[in-house]
Amino acid sequence: MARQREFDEEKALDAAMHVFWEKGFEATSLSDLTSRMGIQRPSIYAAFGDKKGLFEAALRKYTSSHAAYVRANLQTNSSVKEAFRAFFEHMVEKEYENSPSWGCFCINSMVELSPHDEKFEILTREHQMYLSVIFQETIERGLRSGELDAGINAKGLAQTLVVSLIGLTVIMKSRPERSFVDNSVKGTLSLLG
Amino acid sequence: MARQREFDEEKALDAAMHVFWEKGFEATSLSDLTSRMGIQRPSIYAAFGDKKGLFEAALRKYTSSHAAYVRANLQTNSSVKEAFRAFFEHMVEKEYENSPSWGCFCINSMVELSPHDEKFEILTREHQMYLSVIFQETIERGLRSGELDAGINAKGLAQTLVVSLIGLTVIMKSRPERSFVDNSVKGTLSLLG
DNA sequence: TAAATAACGTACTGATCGGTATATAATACT
DNA sequence: AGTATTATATACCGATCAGTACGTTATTTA
Repeated sequence: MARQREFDEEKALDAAMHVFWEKGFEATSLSDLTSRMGIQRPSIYAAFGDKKGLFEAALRKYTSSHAAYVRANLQTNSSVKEAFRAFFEHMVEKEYENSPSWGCFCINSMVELSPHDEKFEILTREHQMYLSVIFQETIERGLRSGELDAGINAKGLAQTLVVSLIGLTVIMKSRPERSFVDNSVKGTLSLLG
Repeated sequence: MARQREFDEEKALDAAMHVFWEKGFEATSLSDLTSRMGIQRPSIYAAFGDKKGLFEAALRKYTSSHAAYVRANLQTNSSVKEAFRAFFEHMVEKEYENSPSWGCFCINSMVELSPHDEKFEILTREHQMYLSVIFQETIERGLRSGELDAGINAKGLAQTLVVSLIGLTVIMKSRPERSFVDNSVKGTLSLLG
């Protein structure tokens, strides 16, 4: 019918995701977005609606790819304890090699927007719930194989691990001594027995 | 020499603290501040400097009173396990009776500002370090009394508990089912033996 | 090839941002 | 009482905000 899009919508959304991830919703301006996305203002509105719509699309892109990453990562190791250990330590390693640490886009959004916007309260909560299900299934795998003690409450432990994961991600934004985080990971993992 | 202040500086700072606590730094406007503090714009600049200076003063007020609260709260109970249990459960109870949950001003600031401003990276980190020292001293009290197993690493456990506290505070902003938080508190407290 | 359609870049909108100049009112010291 | 000094309130500053009107360019269909 008419002229076709010149920009790659996925690439533009990916760029927007990183801007919002780094700066948060309020601190990100439309000018930040246009320069990083490489497109003009009206193109954003045509493709994604308003600023909050673009933010939501970016956050959804983040949560779905993050959940897929976590699930895949925990499945690479046959030992459940080893899988969690590798997962947490890799996460810590990654954050410390970046300076500064941008943390987790979903957690950042939960802190900034959840108390003010029910849509993001739900969106961010559901991602954490999904992560806890992934953790729970991993723990249940360890229970079936006999690696984990049969007395373990899979659901409760999974929820405890998710809370620790959030705490770790958040505190690393203030760049504490590495030993602080390492000790905390060690303590958390000791819950697996 | 001259005219005296008409407003109570401490009350005004307290009001500013609550606005920043609820909305964060970026989302809070000078108009929000003047209306809640009950004073005019030039009075803010005369008493606290610019917006960031006021924010810093508010955050310092928060962290010092929060640290004092935590320290006092953990000392009220002779049993260390019971003290931590009461502390975490009271914290959860408080957050759930408020709607929405504004979380912890220091954690909110760590998430929003730490990666962008070294002053707040340091300020928020040091508060978490201070909390972990309070926790550690409490655990050491339990070790001395024999209530806690001598094999416990006080420092490491304190750091783990601080991370869980942060995670709990953050996730409650998304209002998960109460059982999620309760299970997580239970799992965390099990580290005390 | 002509008409229809949609994306593009430019330039603009009113509103609000953080911050301040200025004038007035009130207090303290001489 | 008179003067210096400081807090107050009003009204303003240029800059930037999110969002859009509009004229141009490109592409598809007829």
